[in-house]
Amino acid sequence: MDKPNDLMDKLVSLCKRRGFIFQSSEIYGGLNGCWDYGPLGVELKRNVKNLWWSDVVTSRDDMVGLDASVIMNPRVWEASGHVGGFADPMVDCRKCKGRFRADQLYYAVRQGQSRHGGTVSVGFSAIADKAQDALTAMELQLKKKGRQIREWSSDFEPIRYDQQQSDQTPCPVCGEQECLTAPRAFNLMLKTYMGALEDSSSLAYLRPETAQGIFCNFKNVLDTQRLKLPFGIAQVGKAFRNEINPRNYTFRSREFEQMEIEFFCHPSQADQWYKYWRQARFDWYINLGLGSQRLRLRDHDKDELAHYAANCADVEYAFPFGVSELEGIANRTDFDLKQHQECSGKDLTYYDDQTKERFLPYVIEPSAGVDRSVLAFLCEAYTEDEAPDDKGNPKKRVLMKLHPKLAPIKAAVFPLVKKDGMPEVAHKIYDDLKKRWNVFYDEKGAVGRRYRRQDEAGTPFCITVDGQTLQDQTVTIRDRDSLNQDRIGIDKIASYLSEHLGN
RNA sequence: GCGGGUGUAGCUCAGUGGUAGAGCGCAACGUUGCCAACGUUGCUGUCGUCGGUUCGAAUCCGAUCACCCGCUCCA
Repeated sequence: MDKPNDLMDKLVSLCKRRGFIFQSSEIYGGLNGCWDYGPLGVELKRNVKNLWWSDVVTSRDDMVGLDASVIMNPRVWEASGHVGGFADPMVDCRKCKGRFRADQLYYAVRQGQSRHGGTVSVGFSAIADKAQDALTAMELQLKKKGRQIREWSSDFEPIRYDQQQSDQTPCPVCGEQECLTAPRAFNLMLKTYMGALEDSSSLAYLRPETAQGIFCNFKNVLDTQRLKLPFGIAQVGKAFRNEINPRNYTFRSREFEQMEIEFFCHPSQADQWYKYWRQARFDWYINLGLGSQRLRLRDHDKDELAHYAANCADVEYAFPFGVSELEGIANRTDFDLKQHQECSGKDLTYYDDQTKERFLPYVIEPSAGVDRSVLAFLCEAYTEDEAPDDKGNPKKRVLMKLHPKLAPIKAAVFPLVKKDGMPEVAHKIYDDLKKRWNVFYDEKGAVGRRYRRQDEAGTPFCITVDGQTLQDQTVTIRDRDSLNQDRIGIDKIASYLSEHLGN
């Protein structure tokens, strides 16, 4: 069994070697948190996005698509809460290197008479969600320090560190005085400037999520598409976040791609639709080959829920580096539409002609990370097994067991040898298949080597033209995973692939 | 952001101050003819980057960038 990191190292190496994923701007030393998809990677990623689109948009009659701009009016991000809420000011301890959210760090200073008669002031600190919890924690501390204090002279009121700092605030972990930094904002939105002048009036943001483009177009879609509730709007697109610490290959990138659905429904139906999407999205990954042992659906605890969510579940995958989120499905209630209605001053309510009811729809949001899905599919696909070499001795083989629907190359066509008219026949087959699928032609070197190369690319089928082909117009089709070969007529190749690829 | 590690060919890595290497891969030709075959030939490098020490730096020092691990963080 590989150590977790071994598997990631091998996968990273294979992805580079075969052209799935490269580091961004590699010749300049790379760029933290940014990655490029190579010729095979872009096919895989497009397959993921196209399958998602056809499964949640074009094959349904209650879904439509959208492609909103990356840069939106900055007021959008005030309404969504990203300008204020996306930035959590952090406080660092210079001594013990601890880091705390400033809004969770409370402090209090209290005067007291010491046993020797002098007046002392003692600082307290605690990490807590509420001032009351901080007070409780500080009173415990007070009892310990109280031994040297004869009498406390003032009241005790915890103050949030981000509202008023004090040098007397000790570090809540190591207790050291005068070691905390001022709260520093980590704004997770990338800024840019629209127009030639770089001043505050031209400040704009690269969207941190695609969702707001959907909410802002809710009324447009409703007014133009003759839709009735419940219905959803789907969007695939790039989003940007200043992640404090990009890590784990493409998993936490600063530029990434999302696949998001906002499904609008009557508030009374929200829970039912939440449960529907929660299951539907989980099943989607399983059907594309993510093993159910490594995939899990985790419901958030009530105290874990964001302020806007009534319910939330994460689709999580057990990556080699840990269990991490691929997609979150949330019941966002009417929070977003309400915010935009207030901030824009535009009516975003829905009127139901039959019930004569006017209301703000509730929203179920299945929000998935494209790059995270791709990485999970790659991790799941990486396989080492043994296959016999030309002398029948078992040899290590590396293959990517990608689901055929995801495989960048659907089939490779080879002449067994580069002579006797085999290349011509093989190339004709290749030309025909290319009209319908992404297929690959290779006539160089030993056929075994060509098979193995396709194994690493995740190509599910290899079609080989041999001496017998020239006699009876049949070819062999080799299965990537089992190594089994079927012999079929050239005229049956397309239907064979169609059946086994599922399209 | 903190601490530790790593950075040399497409990949994996050797190379502790004196002419940049190996295996695999890749390309060409020939042989072979169904699973990384054999032979011959060939290609591949700002030794991550910048600066310093030195007669001389892949090697020593400093800075910086990137990746990995552990903390931290992840509306």
